[in-house]
This record gives sequence, structure tokens and C-alpha cells, in this order.
Amino acid sequence: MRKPCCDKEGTNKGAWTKQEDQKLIDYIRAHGEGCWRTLPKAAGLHRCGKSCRLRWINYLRPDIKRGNFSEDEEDLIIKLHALLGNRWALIAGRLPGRTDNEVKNYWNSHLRRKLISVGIDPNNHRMNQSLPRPQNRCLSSPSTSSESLSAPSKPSKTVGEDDQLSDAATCVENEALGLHGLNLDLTMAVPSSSSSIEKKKQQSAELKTREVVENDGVPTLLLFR
DNA sequence: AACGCGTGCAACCGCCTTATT
DNA sequence: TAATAAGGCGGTTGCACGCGT
Repeated sequence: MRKPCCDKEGTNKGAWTKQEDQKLIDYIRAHGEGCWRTLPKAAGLHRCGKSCRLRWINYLRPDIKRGNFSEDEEDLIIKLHALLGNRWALIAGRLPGRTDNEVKNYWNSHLRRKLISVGIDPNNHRMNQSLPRPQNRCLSSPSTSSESLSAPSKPSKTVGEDDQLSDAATCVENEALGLHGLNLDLTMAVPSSSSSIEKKKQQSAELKTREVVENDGVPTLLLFR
């Protein structure tokens, strides 16, 4: 039986107050992102460590870019989703200042609908056969541009993930020839505030990608190298 | 003005992965 | 090598807000 991540008794839940935010910011400014489990107590917060981490990463971090997503960002999210499925953290890693939660929310609230509206199944990035195939397929400006996003089966972490990835990669690879001006060089960008944590993340991403390449047996795009 | 409905987003939950002992 | 702790991730929920009726 797994222990809960924190003592549920006596911890606040729900929306963060300004005072709590300030305590968290002050503490991290003074001590850095240390051990999340002990941070709440040290910072004088009645919160679960996970909750503190989430609040910091998704909202309080100084390098977070807030506001609307640009068309370029939209395009990139869609293409990366075609390649990677619901790996929001990896996708967000390609969008400086954006968090996985933000990307995930944006996908679920905007982009999914957008894809559906142009006749593309957001789960597999294939054209919905019941709908007429549009001539122009740019998703951020559907009426003007073109590209095809056929791709993977249902994004799933457990079943057929490699197949999905290779399938998606192959499709996008095929299309990539027609991707005018889109930067699909997926080298991990290390933020200026890079730390050992970021380096670890990068290494982890590299590892995962290599797994795909090695396990697949099918030539796929080599990402994050 | 009041109500219902849909949407967007912050936050939580539970599982998985990684590190440590 | 196994057990445990901690971090990280994706799915989901719940609430606030805006809009239409």
C-alpha cells in the first residue's frame, strides 16, 4: 500500500491565496526548488508538496509566458501532438514559457475542436472520412494553408505507443517535406535558467526518444537530439 | 434581472518512473 | 535485487465567468 504523497490532514486545498503564493515565491527565491515534500512546512504553507510544485510550475514561475497562443505555437502543438500523442510535458518543452498543463488545457479546449471543425480526428490526426476533405488544411488558419496531418492511432501510454509514434512520425515525416517554414528541428531548448534539473529533463527526453527509435525497428524521426 | 448552459482553466488524484537505501 | 520515497506526468474535476434566452 502506497503512502499518500502528503498528510491530508490540516492541508489547504483549492484555490491559492495571494498570501500563499507570496510565501511560496519568497521561499523558492531564497532557497530554490528543493525538496517539494519538505518545502510546505519550511515555507509555512499548509499545502501538499505536490500542490506547491504544481502551483510554482504552472503559475508562479517567473519565466512563464501567459496569454494567447500564437498561430506558430498552435501549429507546433498540433504537429507535436501528431508525433508524440498526449505527452504534454514533451510538447510543452518545445514551447518556451508554456507549461504542460497550459498546453493540455489549450489542446482540450481549443485545438481539439479546431481539428474537428476542419474534419480531422484529434485522436489520430486523420481525416474524418465522413467529412469532405478540404483542399487547404492549415489548422491555425484553415482557409489558407495546407498540410496533412494523418497520423497515429489513439494516444495511449500503454498500448501500442511505439506503433503510434512511429506511425505518426512516419506520416509527419512524409508530410514534413511540405511543411513550409515550420521548424521541425526538435532539439531540446534549454531555458536560460537551466539547472541540473533541466539537464536531467533533457537527458530523459533524449532517452525516451531513443527508446522509440531503438524499439521500433521502423525508421522514425529522431527527435530531441 | 434571472436562469441555464457552455467554456476555460486551476487544481487535484492516482499512476508511473526514477533515485536512493 | 527489492523496497521505499519522492518527483513527474496525464486524466479528470470543479468552479468562476461569460453569453444567450
